[in-house]
Amino acid sequence: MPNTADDLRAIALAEFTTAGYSATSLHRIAELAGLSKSSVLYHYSSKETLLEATVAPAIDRMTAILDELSSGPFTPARRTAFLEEFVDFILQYRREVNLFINQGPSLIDVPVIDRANEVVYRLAEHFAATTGSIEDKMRFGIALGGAAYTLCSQDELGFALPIDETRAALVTILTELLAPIPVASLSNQEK
Amino acid sequence: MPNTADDLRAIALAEFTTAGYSATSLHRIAELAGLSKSSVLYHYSSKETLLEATVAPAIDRMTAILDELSSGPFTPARRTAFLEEFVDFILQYRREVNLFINQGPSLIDVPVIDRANEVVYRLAEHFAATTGSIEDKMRFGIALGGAAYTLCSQDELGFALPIDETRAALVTILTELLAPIPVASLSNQEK
DNA sequence: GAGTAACCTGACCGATCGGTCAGGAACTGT
DNA sequence: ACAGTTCCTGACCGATCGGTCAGGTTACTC
Repeated sequence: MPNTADDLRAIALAEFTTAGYSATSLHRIAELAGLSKSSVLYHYSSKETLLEATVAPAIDRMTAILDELSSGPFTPARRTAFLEEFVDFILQYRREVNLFINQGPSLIDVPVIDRANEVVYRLAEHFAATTGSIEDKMRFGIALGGAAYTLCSQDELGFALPIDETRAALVTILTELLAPIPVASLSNQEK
Repeated sequence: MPNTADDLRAIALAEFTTAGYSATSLHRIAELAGLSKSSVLYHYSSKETLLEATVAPAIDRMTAILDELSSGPFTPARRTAFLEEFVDFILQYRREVNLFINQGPSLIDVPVIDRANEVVYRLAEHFAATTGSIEDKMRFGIALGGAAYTLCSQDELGFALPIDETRAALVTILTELLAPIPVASLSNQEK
């Protein structure tokens, strides 16, 4: 039985990702929830507080994954397990990730966005995207931004692909994108 | 000698992509241009008109590329040439593409966005992303959304990677992402 | 000098924004 | 019956939004 505060959080998340944070009014959120604007401000003291509550669960989850990952050696086996964990994470929290990816730069001085930036930095470290070549950095960026975009554009366009197939495809593509490249696929380019 | 109207267009593009369309006020654009808000509305009769002028060049360019491509057979050689053309396009118009990718859903009933959607659909056809498997659709989405995100996050974070290396890396990654994979998933090659 | 077109401006408008506040309604425990 | 807490509301506030309008300034033409 979800309470009103959770309803508002879910509605806000959907509106923030589709219409944009600044384009979403508290009146609009209240309308979708069947409440008045004052009621929204009763549950969340400000629009920014509502934003914080909206993205915080995703950040907490990713932080937990990274913490658990840092507790041991980064073997190839754990790497592939981590990639699947990451896929499941981004499937569950695609809207939150998309919100951060696309609107993060415009939401500076919001504390929760700083936390999100930190998490993304830690995530990038595990894919050598902070120390590696330009191509490695771009592979990480394309995987992160591309996955968030692809998954959310499905929602926005109204249709939904079957989750199990989506998950399998995502694992395949991200593995190909992020795995340490075997010598074979470097063959075609110059230098 | 750049035109005042062109200045405004460039300023608007930068602000629309970083801060978001609805979060960018005409006053802000005027301030950055050293003009008054009334002057902005002299050159562009409305905020929406300014948006149209901002994204139109990118759409025109991509339309031209697609038209020229449709005029002949889609041989493998032309396919790779087209991919490089696409990379050059997205490098030049990364802000416009990012604007459409991220804020397009919130800008419905703006005519220029409809044109952009049409262009993206035509683009998707060339990568079998409208007829292919779920994985093919996702490959296209990840390539498009990921490239736009990665290139624009560079600008937003203030640093700029060397363009020639960026271009080479982008060609490599997108080829790997979008090219029909030899053995693994060649289900949709002929048909 | 008169006319005119391009460019720019401040004052102003109605609408909407996020947020405050006093208080009503319903449910508790006593 | 009483008081307290929770939840919700409309009225209201100052600020800002996109946009209109009348008019000022420059420069070029006749």
